[in-house]
Amino acid sequence: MRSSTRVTIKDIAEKAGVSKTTVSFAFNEPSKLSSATCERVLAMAAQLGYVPDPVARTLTTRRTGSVGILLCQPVEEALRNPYLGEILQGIGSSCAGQGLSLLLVPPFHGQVMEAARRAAVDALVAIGVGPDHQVVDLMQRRQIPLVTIDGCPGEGLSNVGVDDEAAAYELLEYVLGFGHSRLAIVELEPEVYSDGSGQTSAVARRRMAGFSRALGEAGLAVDAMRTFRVDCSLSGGMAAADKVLAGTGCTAILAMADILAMGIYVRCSEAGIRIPVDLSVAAFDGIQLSRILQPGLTTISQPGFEKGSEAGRVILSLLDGGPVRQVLMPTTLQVRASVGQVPD
Amino acid sequence: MRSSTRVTIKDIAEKAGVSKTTVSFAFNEPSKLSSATCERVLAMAAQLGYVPDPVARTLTTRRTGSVGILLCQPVEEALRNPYLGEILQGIGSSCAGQGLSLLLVPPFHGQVMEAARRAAVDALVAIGVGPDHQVVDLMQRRQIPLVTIDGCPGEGLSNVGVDDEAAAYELLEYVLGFGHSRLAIVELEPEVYSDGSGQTSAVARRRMAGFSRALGEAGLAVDAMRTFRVDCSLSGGMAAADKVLAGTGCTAILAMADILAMGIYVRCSEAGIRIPVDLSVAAFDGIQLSRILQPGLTTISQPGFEKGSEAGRVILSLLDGGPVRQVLMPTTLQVRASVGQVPD
DNA sequence: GACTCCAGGTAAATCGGTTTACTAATTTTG
DNA sequence: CAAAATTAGTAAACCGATTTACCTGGAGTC
Repeated sequence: MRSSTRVTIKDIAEKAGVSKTTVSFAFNEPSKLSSATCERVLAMAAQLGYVPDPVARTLTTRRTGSVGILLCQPVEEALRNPYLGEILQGIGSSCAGQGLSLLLVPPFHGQVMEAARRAAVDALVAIGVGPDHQVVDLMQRRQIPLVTIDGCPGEGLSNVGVDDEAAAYELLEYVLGFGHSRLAIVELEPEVYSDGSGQTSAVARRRMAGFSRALGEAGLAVDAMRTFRVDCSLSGGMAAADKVLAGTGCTAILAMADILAMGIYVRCSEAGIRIPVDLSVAAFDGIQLSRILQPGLTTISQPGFEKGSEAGRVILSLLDGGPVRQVLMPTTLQVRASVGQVPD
Repeated sequence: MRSSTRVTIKDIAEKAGVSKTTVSFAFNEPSKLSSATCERVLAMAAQLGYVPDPVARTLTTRRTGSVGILLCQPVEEALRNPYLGEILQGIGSSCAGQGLSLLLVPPFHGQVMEAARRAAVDALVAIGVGPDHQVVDLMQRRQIPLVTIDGCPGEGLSNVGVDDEAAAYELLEYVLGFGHSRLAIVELEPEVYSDGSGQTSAVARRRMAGFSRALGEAGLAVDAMRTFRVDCSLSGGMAAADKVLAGTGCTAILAMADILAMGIYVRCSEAGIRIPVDLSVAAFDGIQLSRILQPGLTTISQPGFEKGSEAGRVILSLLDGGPVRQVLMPTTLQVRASVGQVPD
């Protein structure tokens, strides 16, 4: 019965005996039409089961109704870190009022830049990219507002971040206060995607700088820290614990993300290692779920949700012609029970 | 220096002294052009900083390069349940190979249907909607493949789900085996969005049916169960615990999601209530993160990731002209330590 | 030398809407 | 009552690509 081909505005116009313009007006500017005509058109549209094509509409209005989140890893890997979830929630909460959807943009066949080129979005949020990243120039050419989260405060680029160096310093200073002198740092595998930016993330570098400063002030050499790289997930944390516990002699672990710490807890529990008696654990993020850990996890609490919602607000402002904005959000050292004295 | 207006294929054609067709060919069908022309065009495009407009391309190719995930709640609320994250990871893992992005589509100003109308996607995944939901008809009209997850196995609609009734029966039967006769069921607040489907979810109804059957076979009346409704999040679980612990006399809690159980654990720990000695807890989902709970959570393990990846595969097949498919995935009762004997 | 092929390229149609500029009929205004 | 303004509607341009159908000149064939 129903035509196998899509119902377009043209079909309605013909069947209702009016022009395409009139049909368009019936939906978008009913005031320009007599109510009789308007109703007739609308009735015909309903009868034919018409649904406006969002893509065609976008072409002229220049609004896709979605905000992109550029990921440097496949969705599968990126979402293993609940911290990303919190950021997404924040972005979503700001964008909801404007009817915007969130487009998760993973690398296109391994290419982050290609993904950024093809993304049909009104604005883009990129996590952890600096002002010299190619995507910055690309989005400028595409004339699409870009906001980075945890990028670098650079020229003419909006960013929402925290003082990573200071936070790392604060955390390590606290840990060193317990007498630890052999530390394990659990870092994230740098996402190596073929866009030339497969370097250690800017965040990690800033944190390492903070660590070094704290070490120096405590009179310790840099080799008091050993670095272990794993992917950012529960099982990554477990793998890290295995490595550290394999006779490294480290008495404290500092993990770059709470989810890693959670993995470490799991392994320690299985191995009968008591936190913080046998091993001290500290981390970064302060995600909601870290509340379920026993003993409580000492962590640098970053406002993930708020970072996201602030980035969302910056985006809305940018879309509205507002100026570039750099936002620095506070972190706090959440002291709980996972860090203790060096075991004998 | 650079023109303030977008660089289009037309600009390149003019500056390179060729037709638009040639420019298009240079990018998409280089074999149809002499290599000299092709290089000249490409060079001009690079010089002008040309980026093809994804929307315009989509209009003719009829491919957006994204798969929609229809949410019945704001992103902020939906992502509070890590189970959704696992499903997304699964969908993402299947779609990654095809270069597809994931569009999270929350209700548009409270309207789920309006959001579904406006979504520019190649295919849609809807979680928890039945074959009679309006979105099914809509997507048919839009000629966009639809797959439901945890919907109902219905006529001509692809679905990936599990046997919720049997799973619920199995779980409650196990719990009743410990002698419990006063049960608290922690349910999800039905998402009331103005599209007429603000009912208790189909999943919840099927599980309740399974519960009733188990109760009946154990010779208990239906009023042995008390139902509490909260939103699906850690704090929702905490709120549920507060309600249940406020003198209801319930000795076991069955939560509709692991994340709720996690909230319950937090509250119990704070209140000094021992699981499973003072209170038994069981749940549904079997998310990765439930591994960190102490004591281990007894739960109906559903393959969240696999559900997602299977849904993704069905979508790819559908996009390829494949047939409607209904997939039933297995669940297993994960017996761990959170359910015990009724306290005296 | 007439005929077919083919490589290389183009003009115009198309995708499905929105928007601009214009017309004709009616109403208001001075 | 003529001029101006408003109402209701339309044709055509436009958004920025892809795609179809066609053209042209030269090589290959018989």
